Amino acid sequence: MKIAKRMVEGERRAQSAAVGGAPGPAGTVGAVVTADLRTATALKLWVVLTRSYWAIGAILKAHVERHDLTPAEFAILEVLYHKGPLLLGEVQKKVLVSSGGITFLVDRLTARGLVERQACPTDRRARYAALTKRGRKLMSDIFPTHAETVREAMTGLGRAEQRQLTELLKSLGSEAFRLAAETPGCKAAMAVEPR
Amino acid sequence: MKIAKRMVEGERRAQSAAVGGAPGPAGTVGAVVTADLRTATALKLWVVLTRSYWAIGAILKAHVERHDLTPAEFAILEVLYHKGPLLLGEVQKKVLVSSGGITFLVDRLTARGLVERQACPTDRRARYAALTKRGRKLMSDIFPTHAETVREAMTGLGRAEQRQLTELLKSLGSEAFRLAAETPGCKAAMAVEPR
DNA sequence: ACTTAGTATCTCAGTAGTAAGAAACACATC
DNA sequence: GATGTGTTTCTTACTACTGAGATACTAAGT
Repeated sequence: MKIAKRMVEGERRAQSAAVGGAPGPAGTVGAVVTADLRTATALKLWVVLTRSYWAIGAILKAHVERHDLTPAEFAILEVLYHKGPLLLGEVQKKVLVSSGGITFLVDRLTARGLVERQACPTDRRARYAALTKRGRKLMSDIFPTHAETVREAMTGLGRAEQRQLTELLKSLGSEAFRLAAETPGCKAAMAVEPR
Repeated sequence: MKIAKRMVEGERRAQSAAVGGAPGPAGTVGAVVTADLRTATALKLWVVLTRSYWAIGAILKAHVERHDLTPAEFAILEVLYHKGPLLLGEVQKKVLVSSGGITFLVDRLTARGLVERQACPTDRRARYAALTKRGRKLMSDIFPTHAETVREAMTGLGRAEQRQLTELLKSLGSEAFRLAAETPGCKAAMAVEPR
């Protein structure tokens, strides 16, 4: 997955995981091995998590692309829209792309007149990224329908169930973040905003 | 801008979406607009879903890369390992990459001697992808520790909670898949294995 | 002041993956 | 058999993004 691709970030990417599976023609397969129940449960969870994420992501991607934005570009605009000007490094952590990535993405958004860089008064290395007037206008045009799209994409569950799901994912995620942080080769630098 | 009673009872802060957000320099931000509660709930869910997926994906990515595989390559090996030889098109749907993608990935795996193509006896256009002996060996070496890694990545929740989460995600995902299928510009062709 | 370490952004070569369409073929109908 | 339509794989051109290092700066110790 990727990723995953580019999921793991981009990671992101898919996994079909799963146990079971019919034996192939060549007597192969077998292995399955299958680990204990805990592991089987976790594998299955990973599969449904991946599929849900992918399906919803595909819906949202289609929506932002209708406005000629990649998901990463939209994510940057969104975070700036809601948080106001932010250091590039902060944007990077929120959007989960590489350091070269934000430079590239902000360049492109700047070229389109949606974002601008501002010097940081206290640290001359640092630069802020901020929405331009046009960028703000664009977001106020498209964010509401984006939010609406998210709502629609989630209609598989009622509100109470969604909140329950949110709580479970929060537990799952915060522990996973801890583990990721101490996993070698896992790009650290992921500012989970606490809490 | 009726954030008036923002955050009503349960709805706590967090998250980039919706609520809150310090006002930017130019009286900006504001917009917020904020949609109704349902939308706020859905947005929040999307954020935690994304973060969990990303964190777990990052852990697994680090693991497969230790064996010089990209997540997509691993996903292909995995599906072949568990299902036996499969048509390229079937692999494509399971792994969620583009048609050019499997060709490219299978080529690379073939070059490394892990996978081979086999002719389909009944349809000369179609080709099967199958693990070679080396590929099978590799998977039987690394799959168990991969499964173990998945289990560890999920330790934020107990087994019962994981099953509950799985059920919720299944509902969420299957509806989202339906929606994605009928969303224009959403790459269709996604064989959710039913059930 | 000088050194050393740490941090923030940027550069650039490389790569994984996509998209669109061509080529090869199956199958149904004439 | 010939023809048209749909399916499956492969090719090619391209793009978003990564990763490693370069650059420029701050901060802390000496």
